[in-house]
Amino acid sequence: MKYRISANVIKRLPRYIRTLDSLQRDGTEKISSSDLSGRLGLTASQIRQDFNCFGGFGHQGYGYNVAQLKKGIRDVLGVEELLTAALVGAGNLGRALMANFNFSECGVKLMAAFDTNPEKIGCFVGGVEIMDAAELPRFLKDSAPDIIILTLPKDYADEMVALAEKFNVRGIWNFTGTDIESGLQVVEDVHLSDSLLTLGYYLRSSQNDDRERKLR
Amino acid sequence: MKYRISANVIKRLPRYIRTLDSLQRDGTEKISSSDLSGRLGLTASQIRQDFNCFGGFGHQGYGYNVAQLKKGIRDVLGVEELLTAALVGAGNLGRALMANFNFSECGVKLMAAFDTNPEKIGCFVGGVEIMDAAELPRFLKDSAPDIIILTLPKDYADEMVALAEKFNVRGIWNFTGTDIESGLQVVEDVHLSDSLLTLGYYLRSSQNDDRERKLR
DNA sequence: TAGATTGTTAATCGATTAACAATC
DNA sequence: TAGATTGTTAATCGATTAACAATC
Repeated sequence: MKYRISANVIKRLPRYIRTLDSLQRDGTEKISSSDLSGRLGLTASQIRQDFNCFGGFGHQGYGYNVAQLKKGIRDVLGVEELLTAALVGAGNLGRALMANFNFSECGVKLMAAFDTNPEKIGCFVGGVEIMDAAELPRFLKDSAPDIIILTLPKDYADEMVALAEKFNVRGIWNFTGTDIESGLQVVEDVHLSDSLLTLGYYLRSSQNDDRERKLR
Repeated sequence: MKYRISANVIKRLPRYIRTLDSLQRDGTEKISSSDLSGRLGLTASQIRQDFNCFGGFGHQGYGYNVAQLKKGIRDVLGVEELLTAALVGAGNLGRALMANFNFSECGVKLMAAFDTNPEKIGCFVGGVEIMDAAELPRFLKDSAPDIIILTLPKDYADEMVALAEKFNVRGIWNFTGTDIESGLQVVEDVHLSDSLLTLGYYLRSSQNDDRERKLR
């Protein structure tokens, strides 16, 4: 495996896996970089470069074996090396993740969820128990999850980051909408507003393009 | 305004806005590119380049006026130009958005939600009514929203894209987890699994770094 | 005025694309 | 063998960084 895989490449890997998944479902056994190019809107050259960051999975004159390539990429991401997670905040968003999100597909096991609402405590969603938030510190100490998932209101974000730090939880999947600064931890901020703002930008500018086109 | 603002710059704009928001809350009136640099982990040079893609909001020897800069960036994104949206699928995720997501902050008005579940139809969440999914075509025709938000199971994604196309809905905010291919529409795919996979990658590789460090 | 900080040009760096020899 | 397609090197392109004159 090469020295440092650039962040750009890493971000493309999940998309490759999705495409390979769907090829596999269709029963396709092999695929060439130029076929993939068509499906993904990337150049064949870039795809080959990407795949070559981590060992040659291709066969010259043949292409790539779908199953083998997918396994290779999953290995780079380390999906087989299971990580554990605890979710904090079993509101709509938290329960949406518990009920519908495919954690195991991402190499993560969701062990428990936590909330302060007595009506929720003890309930199971998606096979995962909602426990009393008061139990969270003990849980972090005893079970030492790798990841804490923050699906609670943003006001609690800092407190949770401090707690995670205290119990040496290294990963934070942050849905609170704030940016978490932490040199010690690995943080993924999920900013849904970024996504909608970006959509809005391209939508508005394409509308303007349309208008301009009509004016010509 | 410059000709084409690169996608890289566009993706940084929401983050600038968030930072400026928090500065504003703290009562900070002016900020220099090097101060921002510290907060954002970008170089001052890059920040100045970014801001200069769309007119000079800065004042030499002084810095940037926070309110003015924020307004400038919001204008680039076009947030004041309100877009309308309809949400399809009022499950946990859909309701999470309805109840907690700040649409107006993104320049979007959520007009209605749709679901097939009779128990949900007629309910209001976050001030928005859940209507019968059977009414969706009529709604799209009569109200012509700019955006359709897909928070339903992925099996329905294609159907909804076709419907949107038919009624000329130009924007799709897609939470189904599939990649939507549509030359005609502006699509934002929200792939939560990409985010978790990326987190997992960096977490695993930082753990390996730790191990290596210990071995030395 | 002196100091600060922008706007902008030039230099560097990295990522993408093109080209082609290697080889299945 | 001939055709296809990879792996990889070289060329191009774009984005980031550095530098500094302009100017508040």
